[in-house]
Amino acid sequence: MSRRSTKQRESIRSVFEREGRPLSTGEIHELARECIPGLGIATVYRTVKSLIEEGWLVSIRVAGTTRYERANIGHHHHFHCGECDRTFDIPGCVEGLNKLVPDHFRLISHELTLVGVCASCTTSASGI
Amino acid sequence: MSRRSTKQRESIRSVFEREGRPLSTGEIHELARECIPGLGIATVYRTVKSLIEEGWLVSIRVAGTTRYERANIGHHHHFHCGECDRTFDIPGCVEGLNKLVPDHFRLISHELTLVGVCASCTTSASGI
DNA sequence: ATGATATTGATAATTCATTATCACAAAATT
DNA sequence: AATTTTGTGATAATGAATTATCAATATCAT
Repeated sequence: MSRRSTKQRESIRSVFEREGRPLSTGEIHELARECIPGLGIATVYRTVKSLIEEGWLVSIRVAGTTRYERANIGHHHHFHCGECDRTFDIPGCVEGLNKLVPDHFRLISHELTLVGVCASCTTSASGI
Repeated sequence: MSRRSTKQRESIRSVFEREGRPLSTGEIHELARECIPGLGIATVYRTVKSLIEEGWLVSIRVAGTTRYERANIGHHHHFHCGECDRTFDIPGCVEGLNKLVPDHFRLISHELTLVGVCASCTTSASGI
């Protein structure tokens, strides 16, 4: 189970650190290719899987696609931009959740996704 | 584009009216088979597609699977039971959403999913 | 009831995301 | 530096969900 340090692996790690938001395999591939042009998609999948086993990433689903984000960021929710299809983490939570729970239902967790337009898409009409 | 009234189609419609909750293609198939044992899965997909075009159903994604629900039920959210894997509609909404929106982001809509255990699974430990 | 045509059921085909394979390259160990 | 072993990239294979195909059947207008 020894894990070697390769430039592919470190480059994928740094993509997450640089972006600070959930990324799909496609986004990871695209962003990490900026440093390592030859990076293969299989390596992205393998590395993501390994970073999950390692406890460094977790997988989430937002807007119909699987994305991965850092595992250590605590309770938060997501904002999904319909223009650029990027997902962002947002801190904080809402009130009044318990009022929504039907009688005799037991609430364990919840997921909230805000949908709209992100800051960069709002200003530069073209997006990103 | 004339639409014929078949027992398959009506049976799928009545399954939604009877259950009153979002249903996956698997659930539709299973439930409608109670009336029409020979119902094929292709007919489920075809009919769902047609009911969506007709504006009678909309598709949603909850807990990783696509489900369909009546189109006319207004703003609401979902409760997903982790025991029986069923999804329920819940009326009402939460407060404090605007506080979560980052600066210069524009909020258009939101989706909230409560996850837990439904009433029937809470009482009959076996679920359903 | 008859004919025209939409619908059905079984299943093959497609799509898309993910995983397996394998020869070669890169790390770690010696 | 040589050896061992893991990681990589290209691509084939897989799996799951959905759609297309087509002969047989059911519906509707006449």
